Amino acid sequence: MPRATSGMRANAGTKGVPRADREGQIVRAACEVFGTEGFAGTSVAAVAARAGISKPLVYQYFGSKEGLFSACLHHGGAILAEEMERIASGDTVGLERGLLTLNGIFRILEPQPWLWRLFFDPSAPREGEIAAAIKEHTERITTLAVEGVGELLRLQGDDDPLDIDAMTRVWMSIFDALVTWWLDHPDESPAAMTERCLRLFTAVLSADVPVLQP
Amino acid sequence: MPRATSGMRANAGTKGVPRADREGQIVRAACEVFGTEGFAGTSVAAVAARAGISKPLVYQYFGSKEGLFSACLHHGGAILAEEMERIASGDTVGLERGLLTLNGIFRILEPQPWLWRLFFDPSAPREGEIAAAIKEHTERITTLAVEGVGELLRLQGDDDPLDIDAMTRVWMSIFDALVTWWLDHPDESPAAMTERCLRLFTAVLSADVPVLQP
DNA sequence: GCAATATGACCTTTGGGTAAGTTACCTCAG
DNA sequence: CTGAGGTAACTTACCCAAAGGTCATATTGC
Repeated sequence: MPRATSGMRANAGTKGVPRADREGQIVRAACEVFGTEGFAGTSVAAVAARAGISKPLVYQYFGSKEGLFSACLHHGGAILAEEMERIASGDTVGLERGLLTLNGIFRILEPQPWLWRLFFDPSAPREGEIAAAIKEHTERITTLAVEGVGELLRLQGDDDPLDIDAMTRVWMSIFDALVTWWLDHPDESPAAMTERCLRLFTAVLSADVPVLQP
Repeated sequence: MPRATSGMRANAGTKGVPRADREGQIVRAACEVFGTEGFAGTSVAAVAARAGISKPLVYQYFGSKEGLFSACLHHGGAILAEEMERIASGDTVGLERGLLTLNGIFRILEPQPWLWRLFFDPSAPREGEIAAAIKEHTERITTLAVEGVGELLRLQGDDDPLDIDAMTRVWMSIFDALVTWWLDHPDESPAAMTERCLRLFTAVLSADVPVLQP
């Protein structure tokens, strides 16, 4: 349902903000509220208030709460995927590529950290349009991460697809943890943050491999 | 508010299930629903149905939806913290202790994986009794994690408190990712899960340390 | 006049919470 | 032993505020 200005002369006969612009405002506001309060915890009225407009306009443009959430998923998913694809198109590999991606995602997520949470919301509907959108975008993002992580694991002689899948999830959640930590320590400069990450990586990497005996 | 049978002769004059037992049943059902649907996504009626009783009984025993959720947090928090403390009291250190902890938690979580999610619910109230309960139990767990992580980093010659703090967050988030992944792959046994983790740790640890040049 | 933007007022459902009553078992006076 | 009264366990039926969703209407540029 959510459509940008289409067929006709763009922006013909209008009093207020053109639909495409307004849709953008609403979606950005909605991403913030959905991402911080969760799908079930968010009311459409709250989103409207946040966007500075009235509830019916949201329904006029997005049809339903689910339609609005779906638009948010497409908005956030595109932003994240494009950045990751940009970095993936470079020629770095292994953990170095990991650090580069981390850096890029940091920059993208810094002003809007809640985007990430849209895709991991337990209170989101698990069937229908929303489930499909979540699946579509997590798969798109995950595909890129899987590519990098798979490369790394294969380099170490592990090519179990489930291992790669799990490791990808771990890798992605590390992003979340580091960004969240950063937001809680705003006096930290990006450079210092990157250094810190490298230090932590180094420390963990130089630890001894444990032996198993449960 | 939730109290076991107290003062009087235990279980005097009763028709149905004794209160303490019933409370246990309700809390277990509630943990499952809250943990899978999120706080905002859960209705008390749904919990009552799951527990096989009526809604007012829930209110009679727990006072409110928040009271019920709070009881769940204490129930789950105690279970998790006790297991982690048990392992912390052993004498393993570094990554080995990390793996042991993972193994223990996986075993605990196998029949009730949703317990973990209670403490990372974005739709849960962020003030009042619930916020306090979440804080109390996550801090109890975090303290243990900080202990283990700090030990690991100091072994590698890093004793920056901020590094330890950040690394703890990363570690717990790794933990979270692995548990979440597991929730999506329920046919995996705890033992298999632990093996997988060991395999992943090993692979990553034997990778080369990256060089910085952004 | 027509089309696009925008809203106040309204309808309907959901869900947290409650009032009041019912059932079964216990105790104890007669 | 028995039945009246007490109490814990439990439910049906309800209230009401909040939230999803809709409608009629206002405003303005072409």
